Amino acid sequence: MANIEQIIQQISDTVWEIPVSYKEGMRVPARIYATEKLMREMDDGVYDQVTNVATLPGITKYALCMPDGHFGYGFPIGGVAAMDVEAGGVISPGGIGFDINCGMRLVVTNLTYKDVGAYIKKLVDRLYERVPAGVGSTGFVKISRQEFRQVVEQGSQWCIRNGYGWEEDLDLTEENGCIEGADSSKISEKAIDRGFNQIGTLGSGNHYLEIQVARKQDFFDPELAATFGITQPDQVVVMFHCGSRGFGHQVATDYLQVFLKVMESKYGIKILDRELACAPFNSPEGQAYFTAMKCGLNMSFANRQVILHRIREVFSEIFGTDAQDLGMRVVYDIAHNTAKLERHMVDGVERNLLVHRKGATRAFGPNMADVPQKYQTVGQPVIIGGSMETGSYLLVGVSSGEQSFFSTAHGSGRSMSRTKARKTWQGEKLQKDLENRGIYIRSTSWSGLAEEAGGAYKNIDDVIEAAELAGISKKVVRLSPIGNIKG
DNA sequence: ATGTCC
Repeated sequence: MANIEQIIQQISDTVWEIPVSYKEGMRVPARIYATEKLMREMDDGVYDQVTNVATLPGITKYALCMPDGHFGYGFPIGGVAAMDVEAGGVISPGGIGFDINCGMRLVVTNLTYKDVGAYIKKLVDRLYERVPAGVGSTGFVKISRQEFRQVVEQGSQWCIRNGYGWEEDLDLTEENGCIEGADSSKISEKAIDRGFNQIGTLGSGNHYLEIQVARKQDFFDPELAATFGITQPDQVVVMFHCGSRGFGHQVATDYLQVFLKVMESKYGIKILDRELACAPFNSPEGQAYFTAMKCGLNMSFANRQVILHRIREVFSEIFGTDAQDLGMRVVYDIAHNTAKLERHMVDGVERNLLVHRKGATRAFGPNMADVPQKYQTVGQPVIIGGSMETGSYLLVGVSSGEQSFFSTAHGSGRSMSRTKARKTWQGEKLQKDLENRGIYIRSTSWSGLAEEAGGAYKNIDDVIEAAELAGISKKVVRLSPIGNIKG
């Protein structure tokens, strides 16, 4: 294995390639999307992991890493890998993440900072009371384990039927909030046990709920922003980031064990890192995991749907009018930890690919199937959550995204370990500093807050710049935090 | 990410 700096090739301002000669077993080159600055800061683990991914059976074109990439479990966070399922392609939990359907939802209001500023503490405090956060938190939706099996099969559609949201929310959720083919018979009792009381909860780590403002100077494409519902300067929006909680975690754990048992003995697959455990997509084990994983997707859509219901209730209480009057419409809800069967052109031929996106956001361009009717001609909204101190972005998918299987970044991407961040910042002081800078934060854990300090992340503007220059997504509007609830 | 080690 040669020295990485000597072998890495710069393809363009934002694309870097590690050829198959780098490591024995690589089936395709690895490509990293980043500016020169981001490359200098890139976690060395990314090169090792993305080239390991390049050895997996069925991988097509490239093993990819997005500009916010960093070291993860098996795959880098920011990893994208498309497996040809008709050519022995595998499915790998490490390419999806433990938190199945970790994702983002963005909601607009017709309020501006002028309306909200004076109420920000009250709003954040009330949201903190009503949206359970932190490790092991449980929700207010009291259902049986049997009913929970319906939730994981029906996703957000279960929520709407039970009064947690509006019919139109479904049109603005990926897969209409319910992915087809989820079957809870593939789910362990243990996963059900961990999940049945966690609907409507935020979780911990980098999961959060944020009140944000679209500042006048941060509209990059005002017309597109308006199409997505952000029509005026200083408009207030709510963005939140969470996943499938203990449920998804247990699904991933269960199937990693299954895959480790059969991978080599039954399928003859040898991998460089046991965290890349996988099975052929077209195998009983691969199909069982795919089906179970879909239950995780649905749990997460339902989770975010119930959280939205609570957010609408709180705004409605504080501003004394119902959420319809406050214009609290969903812009979009999109996963960034998932694997989906999609058809993509590969060297002029349309192929059936299982696209793993792990800390990477699907970014479908204009006129593609699965983009909501409302946005068909402009492309899919892409929601990128930055750190609590800096800001977040609403982007849109573009036609040139074909190069990355229509995938882009998902966030800032950590640049410092949680351990080091805890030593560098003090949660309580950070909270006060941020309050002085106009960002009011509530958190369940001071140490957890320190781990999420803005300085522990890459610069979000750099990440977005790289994604835009590379032509894998386009800026619409930047969103700045004024209030935040952290797990 | 995660009942942050059954």
